[in-house]
Amino acid sequence: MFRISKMTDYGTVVLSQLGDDGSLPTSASDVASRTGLGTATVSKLLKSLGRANLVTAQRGSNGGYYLSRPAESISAAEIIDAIEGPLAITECSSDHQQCDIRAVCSVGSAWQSINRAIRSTLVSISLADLKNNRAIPDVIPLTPMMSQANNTRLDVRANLAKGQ
Amino acid sequence: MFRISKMTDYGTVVLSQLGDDGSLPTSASDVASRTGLGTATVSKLLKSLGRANLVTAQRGSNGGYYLSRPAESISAAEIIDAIEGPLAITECSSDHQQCDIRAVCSVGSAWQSINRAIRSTLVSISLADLKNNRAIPDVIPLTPMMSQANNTRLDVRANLAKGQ
DNA sequence: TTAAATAGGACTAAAATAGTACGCTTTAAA
DNA sequence: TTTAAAGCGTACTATTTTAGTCCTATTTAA
Repeated sequence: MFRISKMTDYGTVVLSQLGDDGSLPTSASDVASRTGLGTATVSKLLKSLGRANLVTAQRGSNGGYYLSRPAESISAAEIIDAIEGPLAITECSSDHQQCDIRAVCSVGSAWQSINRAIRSTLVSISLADLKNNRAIPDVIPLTPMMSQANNTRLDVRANLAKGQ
Repeated sequence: MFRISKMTDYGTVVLSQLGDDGSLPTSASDVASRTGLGTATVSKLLKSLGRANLVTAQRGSNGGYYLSRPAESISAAEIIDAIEGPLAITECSSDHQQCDIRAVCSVGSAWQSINRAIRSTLVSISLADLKNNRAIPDVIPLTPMMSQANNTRLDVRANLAKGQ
């Protein structure tokens, strides 16, 4: 019903690997090897996150990425927007006639208020919250790297739990 | 980000066409002609809604469907579950090891609490709320039936607004 | 007995998502 | 000043999900 995409989930994992402004930048391939995600995929995610200014890139040799802002002030809503795009049914509330997705949208204003409620929930959760979470021994690493039957979301958190 | 599927949106429209228990059943083709949706699509929706016991079918000639319960006591969450299936990331909270989508899921418990918050919002909205909404002149019928460029969500609400 | 319904499933087509590849630019360090 | 390690952008492919259709069987009122 409400499903974050794999990419968004991966995105939070990727973000959790980066340091704050001031720390050494972490390269995409570092993140990839630490998490078990493909480097191309990680790059793609970091590029999206960069366009949304959640991370800052340092180009050139020894370059990489760091968080543009402290994890406490990056919200889940921003992460989702950055990765999935703002293609959500969200904004066409006041001036419905002007809304350029009106034809596609057609959600009545009850759906809109649902959407607003959801959004405010997402705004109130920070990347720091998501990170803390990782500490909870919630996912038992079975045979991590291995057991990734295709069509399966890589259990990247388990990889992290194993330590490197 | 949070997007109800077309089918779910259509589902609420279809539901809004049915009477309560006791009223004459409305056939799928009636609903189809009133809303402008395809009959096959409406049938499919009603079948799903029937399996979830939100509507009751009267088979045979002069048959059709009616709401199993008053619109006030059918929640948006139930409608979504009925149509999109409970394939949501929702339930694997308590006994994460038993959860059969654990490998796919991998959402930390912060995502889980987000999900719970969203779900409770959806539980608190009833079909009656969704229906009332239709009264709000929110969507202006342009050239209804016509303008359905493919890839576009039929503006079924506009059709209804036109009367019949 | 017939025609109007729903039931269920299989199937196709289209769209969204996930993941990869490649050539270009930037930049620290040898 | 050259080189190699980074990011940038874009295009592409494959996979999965969603939307929509069709067909055959069953039910039931007239």
